Amino acid sequence: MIEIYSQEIEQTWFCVAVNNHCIVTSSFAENQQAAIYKVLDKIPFKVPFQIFHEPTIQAKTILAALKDLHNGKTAQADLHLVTSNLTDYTKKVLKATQCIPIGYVTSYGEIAKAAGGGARAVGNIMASNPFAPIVPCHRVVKSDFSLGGYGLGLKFKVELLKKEKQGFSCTKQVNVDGVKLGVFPVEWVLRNLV
DNA sequence: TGCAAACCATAAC
DNA sequence: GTTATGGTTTGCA
Repeated sequence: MIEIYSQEIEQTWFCVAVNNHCIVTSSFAENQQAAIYKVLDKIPFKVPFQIFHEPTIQAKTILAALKDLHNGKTAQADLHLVTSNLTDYTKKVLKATQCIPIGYVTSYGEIAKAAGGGARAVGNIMASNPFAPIVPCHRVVKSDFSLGGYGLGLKFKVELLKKEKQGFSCTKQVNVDGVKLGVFPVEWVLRNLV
């Protein structure tokens, strides 16, 4: 049985679907209905689910963690993600995306180099990212540092990136399964916005 | 700049 | 199987 919880925190609605204490999918939106809808859209077909109006203590912990991530902070709670229904390739791409540090961004092409496949394939996976904002797909932009797209609305993407601004000015490399992933200061993206 | 062609995993037929 | 579809990229005029 999948349990679905939602809660409004600081004018944003967060929603999560959990099964056996593990996160099946998560999302956020401007209102409750939209947030729940996004989650319903991604839970596996044929699995029974129930929507709860009051989050349990455990659910509140997860929802609070989502809010922290949304605010550009590191999540305190341990978040266990259910990835068994995803393809190996999708898992690889999501994992690489999770390696992007706060305050930095990378491009679809860079992820493709680190996880294999091509840039468009990466974009497809971002577009259907089941774990927003746990997997920071908003930190992935086009190679010319323009925004690219965002499933939950470009407005959110910009807001999230602004909150994550750390004042970095140099590129950096992080390790993803032994291969290097180049990342760039989020300022490089914000600078190009009108 | 702007456009066309290559790109590559999924989902939908 | 095969085709259509992107949150892309790159090269060339």
